[in-house]
Amino acid sequence: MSVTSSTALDSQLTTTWGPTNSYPDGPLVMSGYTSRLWPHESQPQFWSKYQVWEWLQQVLDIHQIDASSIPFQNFDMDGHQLCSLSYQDFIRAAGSLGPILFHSITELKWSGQYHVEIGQLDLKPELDYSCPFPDVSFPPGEIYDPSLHSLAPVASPTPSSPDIKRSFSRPHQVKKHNPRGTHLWEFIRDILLNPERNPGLIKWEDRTEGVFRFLKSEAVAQLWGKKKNNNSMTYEKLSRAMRYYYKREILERVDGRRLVYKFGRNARGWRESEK
DNA sequence: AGGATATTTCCTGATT
DNA sequence: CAATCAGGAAATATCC
Repeated sequence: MSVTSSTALDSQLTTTWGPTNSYPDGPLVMSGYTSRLWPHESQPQFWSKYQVWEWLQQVLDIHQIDASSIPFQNFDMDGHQLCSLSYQDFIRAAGSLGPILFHSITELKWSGQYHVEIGQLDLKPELDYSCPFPDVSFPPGEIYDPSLHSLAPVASPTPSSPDIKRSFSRPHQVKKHNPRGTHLWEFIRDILLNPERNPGLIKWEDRTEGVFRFLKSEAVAQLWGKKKNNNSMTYEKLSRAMRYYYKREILERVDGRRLVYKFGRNARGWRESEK
């Protein structure tokens, strides 16, 4: 397990990751975090609420399940609590997705080292979970506080074993046709919903109304591009995609204010209470 | 294989 | 002036 990548952070901090694909394919995957992980961070029972949240995101992502299809508030707990849930608890908390989550956490509980050598579940090697939203556009010098990393290390826990994938009863209706995972609006929403990982990229203007504003438009575009394995993404292009959402009412128009958008009636999972 | 969906890419023109 | 906003058109990438 070439935990190498030591300098992954450095490169991320600088600006790099965008250019050439930092994600060829193959085992590589696990990034620099691995080496920075504290033993606790690799053991679910010691996870913070945030890490639990992150684990959820990863499992959903790997299974290409829409993030809005699970009641996140049911998992507003730390790792200790999470680990004490029974299979039935998972069913109650996540319905048909319960088995998947249960299996994942069970695996993790049994292997505090899951993050090592997992690089090749037959899943795409595209997991960029380990990226704590490096802020690309930052001009050299003003990188985002490295201390943030200590908050979101976990990252690498690529939900363990390959068999997790399909082993359990395949809940039906679990995923639709996504042009490669998450939709743009969901990607944006998730950044918004995860302040710890949002080093000033996007900010809520009006939380209850669903109004938000891009603070670092190009950085967000770079991140989006990274997720789509497209290093030439720009805000110009990303915004075109955003504008298409108006018609579908996933976004509502907010004119006059530059870089400001608002979630529409067809955007789900962004409200504090909802879902 | 082919259509549908969701962007991505490009572009011209208007605003801020 | 540079950055955005607006959309139309056409090209792509995935999905099913």
